[in-house]
Amino acid sequence: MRIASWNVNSLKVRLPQVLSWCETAAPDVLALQETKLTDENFPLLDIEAAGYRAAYSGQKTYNGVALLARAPLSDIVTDIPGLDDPQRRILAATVGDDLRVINLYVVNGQAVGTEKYHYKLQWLEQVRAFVANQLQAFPRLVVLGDFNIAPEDRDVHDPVAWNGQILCSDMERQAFRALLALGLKDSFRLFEQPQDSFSWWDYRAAGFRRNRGLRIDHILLSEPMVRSCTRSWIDRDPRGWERPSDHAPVLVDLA
DNA sequence: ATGGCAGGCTATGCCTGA
Repeated sequence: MRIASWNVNSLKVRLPQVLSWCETAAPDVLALQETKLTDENFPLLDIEAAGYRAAYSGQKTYNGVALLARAPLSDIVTDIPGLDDPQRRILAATVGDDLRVINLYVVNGQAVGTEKYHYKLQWLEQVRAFVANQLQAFPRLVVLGDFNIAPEDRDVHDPVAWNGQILCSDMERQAFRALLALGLKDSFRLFEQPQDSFSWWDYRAAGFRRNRGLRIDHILLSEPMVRSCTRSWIDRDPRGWERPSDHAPVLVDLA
């Protein structure tokens, strides 16, 4: 079983890339972020033609999440209980019998100390409570997506320049660790990885060519999933394609 | 040193992203 996450920065623009990538990478589950599509504009027929079922929660212009899967999707949740939020950033679903998947597009936060930054931290706290609740009901849990947090300095191309900045601040990293403390592991760090492994590179200043990036897209696994995880990696290839998303897909294989 | 690109919009410059 292969599970992947990819911030596509507009599914309308990136649909051909998503379909092409699915053919070669063959994920069984693919979580998408920043679809930037209302639900009536979701390309369901194209995705079904590629052999996937889909659940989606989108809005115009911003945000938007979707879950593609070979197996049936059930018990779909698109709002954090108790959080009245028009921004479409979360989609939880059960894939097949008992695999619970929570797809997140975490708030960016813009800059430390801003209103958006505080919204990010509050949102993450609500997510933490929701994940804690979901873990009780679903031992086989995957929490994945664009976290907009580089958990450690080794996830940052220039830790000095980024020190304390948005995506790298102590409070954000603390919020990330609070998720892990529920009993989840960052799948990427279960294995030895190449130095300077990143999942996002700025469009500007030849960020990708110079590998000036951050690792901000993650796949967190509950303990039973950790035991069956055989591989975790970042597929840099699509970032080098024509008209790419600024994020690369991240993946895990489960035995 | 600075800013640089990309997507979307009842657009034609501005907001957001990270």
